[in-house]
Amino acid sequence: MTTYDANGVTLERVREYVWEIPQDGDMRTPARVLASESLLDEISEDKTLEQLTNTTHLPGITDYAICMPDGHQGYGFPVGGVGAMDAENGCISPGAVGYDINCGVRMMTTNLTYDDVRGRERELVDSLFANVPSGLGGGGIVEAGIDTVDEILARGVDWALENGYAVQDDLRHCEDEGVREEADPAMISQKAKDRGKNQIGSLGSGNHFLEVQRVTDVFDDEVGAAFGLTADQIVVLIHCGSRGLGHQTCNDYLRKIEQHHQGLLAQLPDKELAAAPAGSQLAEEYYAAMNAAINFAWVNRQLIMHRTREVFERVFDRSWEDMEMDLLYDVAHNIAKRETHTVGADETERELYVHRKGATRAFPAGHPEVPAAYRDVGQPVIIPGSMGAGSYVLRGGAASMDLTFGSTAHGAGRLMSRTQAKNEYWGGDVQDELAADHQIYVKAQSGATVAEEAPGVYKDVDEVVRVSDALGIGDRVARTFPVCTIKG
DNA sequence: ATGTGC
Repeated sequence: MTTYDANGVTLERVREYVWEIPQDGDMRTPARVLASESLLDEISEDKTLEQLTNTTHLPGITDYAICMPDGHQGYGFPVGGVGAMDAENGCISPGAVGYDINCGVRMMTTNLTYDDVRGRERELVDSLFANVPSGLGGGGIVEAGIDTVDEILARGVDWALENGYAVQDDLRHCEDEGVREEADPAMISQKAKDRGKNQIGSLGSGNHFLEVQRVTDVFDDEVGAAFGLTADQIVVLIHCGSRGLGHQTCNDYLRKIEQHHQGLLAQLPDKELAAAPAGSQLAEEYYAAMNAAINFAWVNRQLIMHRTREVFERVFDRSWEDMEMDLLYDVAHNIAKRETHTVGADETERELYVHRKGATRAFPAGHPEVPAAYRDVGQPVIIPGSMGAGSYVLRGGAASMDLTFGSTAHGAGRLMSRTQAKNEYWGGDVQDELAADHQIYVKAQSGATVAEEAPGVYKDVDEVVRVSDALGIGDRVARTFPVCTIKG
């Protein structure tokens, strides 16, 4: 048997790109890493594998804990991790969702081509930067009171539709149609709402961005056509989450769960994995709060897209409908959801809390939750790369339900810490280099953020996507390359 | 990720 030794953790090769950490000691299941050897070399360098093994101690974890090819160390649970816990006898864990609840990406297509934008990148990037709030502070697109926040938390993109910030197709082309019905705004603290009320429609900081891109490759013509993607086309990618509201919510429930479920916590190898037993009051409350924060993040991305349409209207002097600025799809990559999956050798149906932290839902063709427009080809999956590397559109692959609870990777995945990145790079140099070498125009609130997000601090997104495609969990459809970017 | 810290 082929094995891989990563500082004391031995992985057994199940087959190409599938590695297993066998069940041992108090582990409830084995763990699996989906990666090529070169990605495994990178994944082995931080605490990812130790954290992944720790997650198999969580009650009700089913089949195995999974690390995606872009996995790296996170708070308790690896980023790029998938854990499916039994919804009756298992648990739900805020650390397995992530601090930025419903961090995610949406891609908007257009009928513009690269030639339409060439030479006007500066004008476009300046106008986007001036009109889309970014960075820490700076307010949001909608300044609202707590009543409005409550409505957004309860209704998601449906609120945006009613208030003129969305059209019906925007909802159809969003995971869960832009609303989690099980949301309860009463489960979100006043403090979280206060933090959120001035951030409705804002990018935030860190790896969040808005990028105008051009399609460089369409690998699958049939699926590309179904998604409305053609070579040289201009598209817009928006990557952000639930801002301070989601962060505060994660923090609030971590503290509550640590206090109320100390017995369970004592059984876990890492305090950061604090979990509420399925069926407990806190499990229900966290789930209702998380769903509300998910709705908030969807409205956030919707408002940014709405504002982007307005900016394009001014810059190109045409209506957004005329430029066919339609939402291709919006996918979350930091969520948990109650889903029914067929598990085990006896193929029983089980209700599970599927935690996807830095992992994207990737449902295959025919799945009832794939929007009608894409049902014959599979759910669109959007994988943002780093600033200099472009991004990918995939479609949910035929093997995803068997291998990964219907999931794939979410991005390139960090290679080094933010602090390390700031020692290696200087923001201004990174911007100059991107402009000189690739005609990519980056405008950011903070030079430090640019340094933290320099292309060199990320893994190779091509390799991440190659593994996803080879495993059949998310198949390559198209690749894009940046034209101009705004950041926090 | 984050008014970047019990």
